[in-house]
Amino acid sequence: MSADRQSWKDIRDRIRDQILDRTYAPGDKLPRDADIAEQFGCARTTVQRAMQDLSDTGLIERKRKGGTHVRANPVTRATLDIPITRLEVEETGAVYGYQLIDRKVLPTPREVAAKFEQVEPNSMLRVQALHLADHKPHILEDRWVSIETAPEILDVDLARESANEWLVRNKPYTRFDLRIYAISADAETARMLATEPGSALLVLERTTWIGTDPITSVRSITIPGYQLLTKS
Amino acid sequence: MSADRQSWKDIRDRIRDQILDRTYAPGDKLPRDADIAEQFGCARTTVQRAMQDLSDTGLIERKRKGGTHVRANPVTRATLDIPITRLEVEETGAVYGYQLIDRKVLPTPREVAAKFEQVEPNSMLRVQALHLADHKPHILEDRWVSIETAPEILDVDLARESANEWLVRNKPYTRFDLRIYAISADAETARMLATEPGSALLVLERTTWIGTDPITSVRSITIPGYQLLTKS
DNA sequence: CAGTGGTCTAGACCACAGC
DNA sequence: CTGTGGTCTAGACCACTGT
Repeated sequence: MSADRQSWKDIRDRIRDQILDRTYAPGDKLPRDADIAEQFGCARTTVQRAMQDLSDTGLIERKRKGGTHVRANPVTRATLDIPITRLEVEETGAVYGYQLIDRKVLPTPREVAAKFEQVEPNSMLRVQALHLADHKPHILEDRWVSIETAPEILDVDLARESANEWLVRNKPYTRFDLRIYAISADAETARMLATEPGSALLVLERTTWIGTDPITSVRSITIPGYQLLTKS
Repeated sequence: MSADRQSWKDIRDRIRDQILDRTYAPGDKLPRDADIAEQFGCARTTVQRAMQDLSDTGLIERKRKGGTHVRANPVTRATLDIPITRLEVEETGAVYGYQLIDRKVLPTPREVAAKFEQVEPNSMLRVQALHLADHKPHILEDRWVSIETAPEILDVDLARESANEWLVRNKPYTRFDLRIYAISADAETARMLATEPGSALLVLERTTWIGTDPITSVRSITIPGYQLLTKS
């Protein structure tokens, strides 16, 4: 009956098993952490750690005073890693390439300003660029950068270094927003991505802030067949 | 000099600030947890908790013996919540509806078997269904369920309860795989989603296992304009 | 082999939310 | 007001991995 040293993952798995085998069914209340700790012969901190993990992955819900419940309507919670485009390309073994298409300071269009809630930058730098994999188009990037938050961007030679890389290394964000959808390629987009007009393309739209200051909003249009995968 | 009680979030923010202001630049090594704890006048456990969070969000990288480094190439790490389709629809205030299109036991096609690595089910239940929002098509679901892992599915009245809901409540998974991409609607798909052939559609493909046993693989085709958003 | 992050324990106090 | 989860502390040991 001597309790071996148990890791929080052991505890987590044992609790999860009890949920899977319906010892605790969806909607049921689980015992207090303290009682579970006693039952398993470990410290309450260890149970807390296990519960935190189950809560993070969406299997249970915890409330102070309310206790811990098995979620009645579990969600699928997935983590997406979006690397710098260059690294994403290089990881597949392909040769990365980059072309600046256009670079212009412009007044902020309304639809771009709208993405930055609250603070709306007056004029921004618009950068259009193409990322290549093995000399073929890979991602078409349409980016707006706040000149007020990142004035240094004006001095960067964007023909050599992509705004993507410069920003990620020099303007870390504290908050971001990601939106994923599909579009049908128009003639211009199709031409730049070397594909057919009407092709279905996956689009990633990201907006980033540092504190409440807007940094950048970018629309990345991928080539046909592009897939996003969840990490492990 | 009396150090006030500090929460791990305070510590996390202070460390993050030091990274943002370049006290520690990308690639730099941070001091050992113990030293940071001393510097901030808190327990090492608290620093550990703060570091764990920064590591989770992709800002730093930690290695035993190797120490803690600011990531040279930060990734954007986003969390996606994918709820049960009915709840997703109801949350927008729309009326949820559901139609079973077809239900058939079939030998597992090769492309479906391939999604379940290792264990490949022999015959599966194929369920095609349509989820409606305000009586209009919303998501078209093409699902394969393992009869070996979830034989009870054969007795479920799938005309009344969607396989989506039944599975989520009765066959929780321990592992899953998610893939997101865009397709162009073919004639049949367009007809069922009441849209034009050639429309760009976002597709979510999910495969789930319980342990190493395959449960289901589903392809959810969304209507034009559908968007995935990151949580908070 | 030794340094650094990862985890466990026991006990205490805090903070939020139901009662 | 009181119960329950959330966190902090101090100290100890473990486990991975670079040297």
